[in-house]
Amino acid sequence: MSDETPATYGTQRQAAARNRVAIIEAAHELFAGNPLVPLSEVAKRAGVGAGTLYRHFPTREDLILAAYQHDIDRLTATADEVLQRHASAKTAFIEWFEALAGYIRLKHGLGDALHSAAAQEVVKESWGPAGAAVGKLVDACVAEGAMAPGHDPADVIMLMSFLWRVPNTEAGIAQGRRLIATVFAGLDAPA
Amino acid sequence: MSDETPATYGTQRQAAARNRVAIIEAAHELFAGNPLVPLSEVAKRAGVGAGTLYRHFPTREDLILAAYQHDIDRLTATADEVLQRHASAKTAFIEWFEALAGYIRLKHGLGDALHSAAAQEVVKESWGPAGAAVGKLVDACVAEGAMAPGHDPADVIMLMSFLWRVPNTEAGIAQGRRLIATVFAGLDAPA
DNA sequence: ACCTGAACACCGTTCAAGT
DNA sequence: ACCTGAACACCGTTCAAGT
Repeated sequence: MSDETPATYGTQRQAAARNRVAIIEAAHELFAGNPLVPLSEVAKRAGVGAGTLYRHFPTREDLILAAYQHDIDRLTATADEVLQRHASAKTAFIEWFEALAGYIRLKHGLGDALHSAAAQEVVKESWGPAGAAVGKLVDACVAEGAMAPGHDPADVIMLMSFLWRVPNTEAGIAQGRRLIATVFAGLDAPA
Repeated sequence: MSDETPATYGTQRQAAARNRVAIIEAAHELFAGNPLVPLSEVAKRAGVGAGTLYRHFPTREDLILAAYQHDIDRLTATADEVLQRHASAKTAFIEWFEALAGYIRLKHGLGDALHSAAAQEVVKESWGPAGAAVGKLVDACVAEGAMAPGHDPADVIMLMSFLWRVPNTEAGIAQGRRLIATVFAGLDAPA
């Protein structure tokens, strides 16, 4: 194998990194308007060729997850803030998950991408920090006595995921509230 | 408007009905093998033109729901049988939902179609009988004292829907069992 | 009225040529 | 090595012509 690296490789790598960022930003803008936007349009907006987009993100799901990574991270970081703002950990827990649900509902395609088997690995990476944030909320609820100890944060996310699957109508919101109460009763019961 | 109906219309309607059935049967066979099978192939297998398929089923989801309608109905009808076979209503409940989950997992695309906003109306029609079946299981659990009264069957379906979203692996199955226990604890708690 | 199937539009994906 | 973008393959959708 060649151990010689041309000086241009450094700048090429930088260009590649810039392209990657440009693609992610273009996707972030365009997905918000139309979840089914052609990837060719994303490439055009990013100012790159179709092949470049395809090499960076082999599937549409890869691109969706990458495009929303920053937002997920931001929401994840708010867990502490929400806990501090509320006297009740349970109230904080609910508020945070409702924010998460509203967010996932807004980011078209994200919900499906998260549950897709193909992107299982990427999802695990994307949701690692989210799992930690949920862990904090869970711990606070346990400390407060509102939740039984021992629940896996991943289990809690799965249990609460109905929140972004109920229809975004008045009836759906009411159903969401009922289901939150039921799930919490289950989480509060001794293991 | 014309109040005259040519004699041929009757046979044309019959032909249209036959086409519809042929399309549904072709879709049922082909979806099982490949959920992304081109609709043109379904049309070919059914022996109809592309336009005919398109007129009967404007969207792919319409076709998916129609193709699996019979299976859903059949599974729905087994609720009574499952209840009679088990001494415990709760055990029957769990078995029936696990069968439902296995079935939905097998019928590629059905899970997504069920939660799609576009097909909301069709879903309501498709799941009417299923709601009744779940109602029976719920009532039996309530009578047995394993579940608090007053839960809406639609809520119960939504709560249990994690079953067909957990990965079909050993870890996923284990997670499913944990979540069943948690959800049941929640359903058992007083409203 | 319903049907066929060729024609069209569109988009994902590849790959030869360029830097 | 990375990139461009034309070319290709494929599939959903339409619609003129047929019965």
